Amino acid sequence: MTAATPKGERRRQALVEAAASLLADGGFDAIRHRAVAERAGLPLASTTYYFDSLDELVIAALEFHGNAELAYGKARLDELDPRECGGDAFIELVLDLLLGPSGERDAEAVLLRYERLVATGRRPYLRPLMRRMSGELHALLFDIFARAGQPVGRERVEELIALVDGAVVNALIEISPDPRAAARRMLSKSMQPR
Amino acid sequence: MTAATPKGERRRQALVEAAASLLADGGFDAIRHRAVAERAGLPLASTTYYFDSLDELVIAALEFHGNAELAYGKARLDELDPRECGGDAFIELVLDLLLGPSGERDAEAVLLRYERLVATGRRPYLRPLMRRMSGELHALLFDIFARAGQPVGRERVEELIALVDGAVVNALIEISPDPRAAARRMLSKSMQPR
DNA sequence: ACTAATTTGGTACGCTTGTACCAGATTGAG
DNA sequence: CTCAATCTGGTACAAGCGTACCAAATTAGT
Repeated sequence: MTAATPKGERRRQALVEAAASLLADGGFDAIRHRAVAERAGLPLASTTYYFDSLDELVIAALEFHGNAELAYGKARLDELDPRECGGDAFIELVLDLLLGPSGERDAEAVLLRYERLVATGRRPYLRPLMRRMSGELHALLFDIFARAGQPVGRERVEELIALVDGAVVNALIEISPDPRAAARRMLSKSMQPR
Repeated sequence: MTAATPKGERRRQALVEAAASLLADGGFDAIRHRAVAERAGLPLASTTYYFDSLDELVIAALEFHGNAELAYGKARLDELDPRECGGDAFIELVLDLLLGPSGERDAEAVLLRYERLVATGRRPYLRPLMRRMSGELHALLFDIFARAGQPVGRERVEELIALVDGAVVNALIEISPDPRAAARRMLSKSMQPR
């Protein structure tokens, strides 16, 4: 259900943000009515009042999270200076778009990006949303390459994304996973073979 | 706990197989004491008797499933006829090794192979097992390339695997996912670029 | 200000879960 | 055969879950 009053809308939004935060911390299974309500500082019943089912809450959380990522990507595109797109810097930029900005809790943040791809396999209701976000990310990357003076075809974009994604999922099983480093290796090899 | 009597060992094995079958059907979350016991035709308490915790049961199921896959791969390697390794046939062979033999319920079977990679991200206790199985798979693929008269370096094997894996996880969000086709496209392009 | 719509929040229900318990049956060793 | 070790299987429990309910409080429209 959608809120009809401003305060209600704020409350609803608080629930979405709490759910998104739980999603980032513990994955899809961490989004539960009680946990969301507690993190938002609201009573349990507010979650069922504003969302017809838990799935709706999951979708809203995923959308919130994804939109934040896309906004970050667009900001990076806007501030892009074509003169500062040397090989390594550009690779880091691509990694930032695909895996999020580099940080200490790298592996954990990256994990969610792949959990949702795989989770979509068993949750068809996530597909429309995931397709939209995935499409926007591809377009963003396409633009980034063009803006950086290294225009590539859409197929090449897909190939590079697959390369990064494959490197990441295979890196997740290491004792102390460093998916970003694995992706960087693959990207470097594929983008500067000579 | 490990069984001490032959009949006990058979029972334990039946539980492992039941758990593996549930894993294939519904993913990790489908492995639950009651479900495993029911599928094995055994009482609930047998699951806690032979396995100290649910995690142990999950590990055993994953190992059983993975070993079956590796055995299939080794069989394919043994029966490999180097003369029948034309481009397309060879690509299908590689896909069979990485995604399992082609079938109707393709997407579902493939899904599990990637769920476990990602699941390992939040279940560190799966890492040793996953690393061993992943290593064996890489070695298997390395041998396959050599036997087929197309020897490649270990790095190239990793690259091709990443390409396939990335193609698959990105295909999972399609309305009617066909991860094998997506992987095939990527492989074809990368293996016969001219 | 008054009434109807919306929101609130406490509570409860029915279900499933992992795990523990234990009296009795079965098995293997001497 | 005997007896201790192993196994069996029915039952119970506390915790967590999604969801429903509803009287009271708040807000919006007139």
